[in-house]
Amino acid sequence: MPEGHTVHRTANQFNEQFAGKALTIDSPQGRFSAGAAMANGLILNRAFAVGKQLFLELQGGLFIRIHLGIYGKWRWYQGKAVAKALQDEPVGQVRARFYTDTAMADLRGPTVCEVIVAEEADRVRDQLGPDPLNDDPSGLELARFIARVQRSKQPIGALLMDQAVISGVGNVYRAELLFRAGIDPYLEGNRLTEEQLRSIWKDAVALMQVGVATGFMITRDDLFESDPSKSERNFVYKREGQPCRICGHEVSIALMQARKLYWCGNCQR
DNA sequence: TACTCATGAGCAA
DNA sequence: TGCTCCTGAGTAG
Repeated sequence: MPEGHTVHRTANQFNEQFAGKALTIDSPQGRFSAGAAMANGLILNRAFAVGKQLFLELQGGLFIRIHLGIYGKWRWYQGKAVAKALQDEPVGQVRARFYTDTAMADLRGPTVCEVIVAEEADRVRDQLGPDPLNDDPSGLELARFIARVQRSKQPIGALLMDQAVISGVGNVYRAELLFRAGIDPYLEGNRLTEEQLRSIWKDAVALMQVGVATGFMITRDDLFESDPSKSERNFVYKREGQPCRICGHEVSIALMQARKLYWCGNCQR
């Protein structure tokens, strides 16, 4: 489920399993062979996420940038399973494989997996909007988000999907954040108040932290502590034609920038 | 078994 | 706006 919370979980996992260790890196599928050859054997200084992008910072100023896109997935192996997996045929098209004696991560189907230098990593980060999952003690990131939305005439439903406005939010959180805020997804950015935007940001932080903790995009407060089935987790996402969980009004669906948008026309005016 | 759809995003027209 | 990249889960028949 590659929205931002998944990527932060992966960064945490890389830090736990691999930080400070030399990584063996290869590309069973072959499409990352050149990158793997450059990075193989280097020590992982740290892993971090910005929005939906994962950065592996290696010794010597090299970075591996990974973006899962819509299909990308990780598969992890621990302990004895590592040696066994190395003997077996890789499962699926494994673009990149990262491992030590004790842990292994297989990457399949990413949109991006490349080795870059520090300047390129900085350039990519500069293009990304603030990430609700990264610390913001000064409030500067929140201010960036508010300013960026309020100077736009684009609908808020489109702005929340724009990674230069807010990074890490995808189609599920977009729909759910707007529902929880009671905001019409077609309302233009410059018509939202600072208070509304603060509230959306604060809610994004909370919901995405739940996502990091649980691995699931649970957006119904009463279910945060439980383990709801996929169809129960959200208010409006993928619930078109069904009654709104709050008011009973039929949940609507429309395409916004080629992505399916779900909302309740009664609760979100 | 075959087909559709998906949590994303870059690019050409 | 539509096409493309690419993988796999879910569903129809």
